Amino acid sequence: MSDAIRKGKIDTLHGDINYPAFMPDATYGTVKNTSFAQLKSAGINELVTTTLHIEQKIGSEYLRDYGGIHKFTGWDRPILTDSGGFQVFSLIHRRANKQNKITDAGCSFIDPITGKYNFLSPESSQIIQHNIGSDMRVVLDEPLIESDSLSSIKRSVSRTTEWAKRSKKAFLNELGLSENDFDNPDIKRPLLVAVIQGANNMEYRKRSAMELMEIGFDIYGLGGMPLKTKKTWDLTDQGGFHKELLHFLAELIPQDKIRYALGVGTPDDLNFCVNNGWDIFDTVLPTRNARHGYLYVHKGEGDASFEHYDVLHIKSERYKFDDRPIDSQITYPGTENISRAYLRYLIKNKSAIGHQYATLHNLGFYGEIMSKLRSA
RNA sequence: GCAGGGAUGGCGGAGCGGUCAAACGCACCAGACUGUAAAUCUGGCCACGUGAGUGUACGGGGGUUCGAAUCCCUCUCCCUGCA
Repeated sequence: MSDAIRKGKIDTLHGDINYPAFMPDATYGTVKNTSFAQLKSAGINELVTTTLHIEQKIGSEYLRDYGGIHKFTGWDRPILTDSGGFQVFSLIHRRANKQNKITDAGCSFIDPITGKYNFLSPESSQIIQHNIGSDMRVVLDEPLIESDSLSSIKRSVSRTTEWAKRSKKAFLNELGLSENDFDNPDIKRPLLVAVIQGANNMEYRKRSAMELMEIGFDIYGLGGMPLKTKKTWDLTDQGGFHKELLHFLAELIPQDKIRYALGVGTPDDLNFCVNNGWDIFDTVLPTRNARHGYLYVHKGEGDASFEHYDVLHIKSERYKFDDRPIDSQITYPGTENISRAYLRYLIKNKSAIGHQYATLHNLGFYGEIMSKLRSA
């Protein structure tokens, strides 16, 4: 049992990450509606961005020629790039299109905006991430949904392992390094993340983890995310399987390796995961939900209650005449003197500044959670 | 004054004899969202009822018809041509 919260530093090319840490998703190279200065004020020190979105909107070769994403954006702290695997997966499950498919070679898909055919392989994903110039890079993997069959799980796990091998090779190749260089602590390089698959199947999760550890990576991620189910990570009311799985997997990963729960999670999820040995996280919840008027507040402050927090549906009529601050127990930087009634009006009218206040609030809340966990 | 056109639910706007409590938008109400292709999506939105359903409704009044928001007459108001 590893009940103690793990704490430490991840040494990256752009400074340390003090974990446990939450990294917001800056999908298009920006955390929507916020400035970097505001992010830092909210206690955010590292970002996640995605290869496919960056490739489409900015262009990885352009970024390479420009001097990398840090120079381009001015963000001088750690950046993690996701492989694009989840985006393709999401695209395939959300938008039926005969040309959207995954084979051993890689992922084929139609860009929903340009309508153009695209192909993403483990190698091309690494090349794009290298051109972007990120500090942490993720191998291309094949996520599944909860309802996928055992044969799909088998295929996903073996394909993810094969792709991880190819990814590592491409990763080293781009850096001009050899296999042996990977484990040489004197060589400073970006960190490489492998993603464990296996859906809800313990046996295959373990197999996936073991196969990936055999190859050797810096960070091991929890992948998969059953998209189609509710309350995904806390399934105590449906058998309690995921908590068990998260605990089980954290135990499997070596102590000196970083554990990254991709796409996790709610404040309760973060508390649970950190207390069970997971180190770093990213999710769109605080930013997307902010735009939708779903605010995270301290217990007793909202209209819906969860284990460690409340939720305040700011668009609700119940806040029309509420002149109190968003959360009476704390005000996060950038949201001073904003009443619930005013924020309600702003969000209902899709105001950009309203989105900003709400985003700063939610990120402040997430920042506070992680800060407390780090000092617990 | 003459000749046309029009008045539909909070607003805009379909419908032009039955399948209309009335398309679609907006506004409004509620909810969802977990490696963001989501500033999105889902449901509700005349009244009463949990519900099946019942009752009122398409400017006012009166007709025709088994049956009208839809056809006819008339009144009120609005817009467009001509004087």
